[in-house]
Amino acid sequence: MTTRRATIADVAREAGVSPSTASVVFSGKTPVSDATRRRVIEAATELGYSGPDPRAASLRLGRSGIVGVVVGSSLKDLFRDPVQRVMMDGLAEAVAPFGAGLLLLRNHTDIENAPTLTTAPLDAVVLVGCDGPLRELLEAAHRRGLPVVVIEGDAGPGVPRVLLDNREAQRTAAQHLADLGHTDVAIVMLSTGAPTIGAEITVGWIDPDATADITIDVTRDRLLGARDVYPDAPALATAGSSIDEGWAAGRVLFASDRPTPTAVIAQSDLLAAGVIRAAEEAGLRVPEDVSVTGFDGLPADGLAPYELTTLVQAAAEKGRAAGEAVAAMLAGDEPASVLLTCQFRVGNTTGPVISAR
Amino acid sequence: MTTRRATIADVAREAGVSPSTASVVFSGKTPVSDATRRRVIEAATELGYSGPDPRAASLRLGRSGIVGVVVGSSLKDLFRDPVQRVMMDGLAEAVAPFGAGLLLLRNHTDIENAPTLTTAPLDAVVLVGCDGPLRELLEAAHRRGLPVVVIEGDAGPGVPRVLLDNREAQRTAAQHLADLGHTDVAIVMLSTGAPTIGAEITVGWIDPDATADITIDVTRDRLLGARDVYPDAPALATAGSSIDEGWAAGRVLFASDRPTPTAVIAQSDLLAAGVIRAAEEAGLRVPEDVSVTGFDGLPADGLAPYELTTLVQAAAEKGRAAGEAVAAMLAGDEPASVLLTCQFRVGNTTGPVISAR
DNA sequence: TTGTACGCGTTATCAA
DNA sequence: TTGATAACGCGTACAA
Repeated sequence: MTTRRATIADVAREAGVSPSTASVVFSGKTPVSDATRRRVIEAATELGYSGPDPRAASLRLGRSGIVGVVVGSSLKDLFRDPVQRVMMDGLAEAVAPFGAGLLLLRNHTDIENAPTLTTAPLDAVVLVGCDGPLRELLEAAHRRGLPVVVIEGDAGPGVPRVLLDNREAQRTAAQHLADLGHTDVAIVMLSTGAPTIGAEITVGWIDPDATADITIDVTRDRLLGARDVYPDAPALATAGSSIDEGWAAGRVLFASDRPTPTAVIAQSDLLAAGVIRAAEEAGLRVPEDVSVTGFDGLPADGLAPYELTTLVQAAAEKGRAAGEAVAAMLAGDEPASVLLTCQFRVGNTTGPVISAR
Repeated sequence: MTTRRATIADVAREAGVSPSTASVVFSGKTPVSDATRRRVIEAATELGYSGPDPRAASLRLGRSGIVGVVVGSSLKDLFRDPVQRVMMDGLAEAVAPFGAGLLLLRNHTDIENAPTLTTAPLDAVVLVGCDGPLRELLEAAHRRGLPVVVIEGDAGPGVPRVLLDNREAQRTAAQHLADLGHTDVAIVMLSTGAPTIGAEITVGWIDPDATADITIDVTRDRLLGARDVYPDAPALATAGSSIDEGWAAGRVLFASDRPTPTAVIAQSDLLAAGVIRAAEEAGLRVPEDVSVTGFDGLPADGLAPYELTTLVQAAAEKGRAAGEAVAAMLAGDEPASVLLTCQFRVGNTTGPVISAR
């Protein structure tokens, strides 16, 4: 026999009070006499009642304490990026104070029955790293009346965004290189969003005029920033932010059959780390022979001896801003978009051009 | 004026059918005539109704489609480890088919009001990487009547676990080194769970007799496996699985003031990668001068030129097994613990001892 | 195939 | 400070 789980009504009866009084004891929203409270608590322990059923409470209250995080890629891909990790941490931290947690939802999934925006009991939605069909997601959320916040992506008017000054920041780094005298500069880019034909070919030159075709804002904006200073710099696209991708790009850049650039602008610290390794392997010293700049400014694992010249972005703040936007919307306020700015940090991976080569 | 959101009753009225019929149209649990279905769907679109409210449904059905994942550390720490990333992917994939998603919950948090096992509308709980006060968590879950699964940790009898043959696997790798003739072997360990005094001191020698004090099963079991072959091998503890920690350990191992080991058993691939980098820096070639073994067997970023000799664990399978255990418990079945086994893979980071040194 | 009636467990409101 | 009442929105026996 499966004895029915005790409800607040059972507790109230056992304690000799009304259900509403028992409820109040648990929520604390109304003063209750000590004696009553004690009786209720006692009855609860007696019956093994461990507080209001969240499901019933969420129906009654109209909020579940759950914020859906729609991730564009698989979990393992998303969290491979330190920026995303820290960002998620900030997001979790920002929604926790109002009792909310993060429910991971994937955008595309071929799994039948998988939970979605429309089937999960959500209070709000945060879109992170979603490049493709934002429209559908937004529509689904809107029909549900769910507040939506987008992190680094465009969701159209009315949807608050958390943005970074990617272009300006990247321009700063490029200018730094220009000031050091570099003229022969290459760019190593994040994913362009172009479908990868065959998983093997991950690195490829970008047509100088194809800038507008890049659908991923981050990639495009950082490219534009670099091009603001070096309009003709060749750019190499990768499959994403990783040391290995940077390494692969570096091998192309430092191949003996072409002139070696004196500086490389990498669009992430991980890419920069890979480029540096490739340089080392090619017998080039950093920064004496090649200067390298990164982007992100988080402690990157595996970069140990170097301290990157990079743009420090407030990754945790990015998540926190999104969380606060969510909180504002749930409170009925009109949330504003947030533009966060990066800080340029000079490390030991950039130096002046040494003319005698 | 905030127009009330349409409910299934509104839709039914609009369509001229009963609420139950409308409900059935959406759940599909009972055949409905095409004409009726069409009318209902039409009414729904008309009213902007986008399916049953998940909150109400979850109260009614007694299940929310949410599996709580209690993580011991912060999100960014947890997901730094590729094994955890892949494991979470497997878990998400395994619970998706029955409409469930993962809600991230932190064990310790100083944030007031943060969601917990008792306040979140969960169907089940998975504990991952929780070392400390499991008892409290288990009790909370038990009082709620929530099924619990523990991944690599001991939750006492009755709680299904997903385990790895850490000791046996590590022994295999050690034996491989022994077969190659290595006698001077050092071990680089994962975190021992000992409180780090001052965040700076991350690497330290482990008292050979202190094995039993290691509270983290993974670390202890892999150590035991290595000691099965090399009972006296010196062991260096780190703060966790990362290239940087391995690098720091490697610097200690290859310091000029002590005899250099001919082989290093690292308890993770990331640690191994760091050890290799330290070896390179010390002017040692791998595997000619030093052999290095890892553990995990996932593609590790930043290891590019090498292919580790390592133990391949089915990380995704680990998550999937946990998800299936959850599914079984929700279905009322008695789920069994699962023991997964690693597969030894020989790469190019181990070789025979070269006597002429 | 459709409709009626009821309860899932809670909490806000208001009156006492 | 406490209690009665009425939703919250839905799913499902059961009867028709």
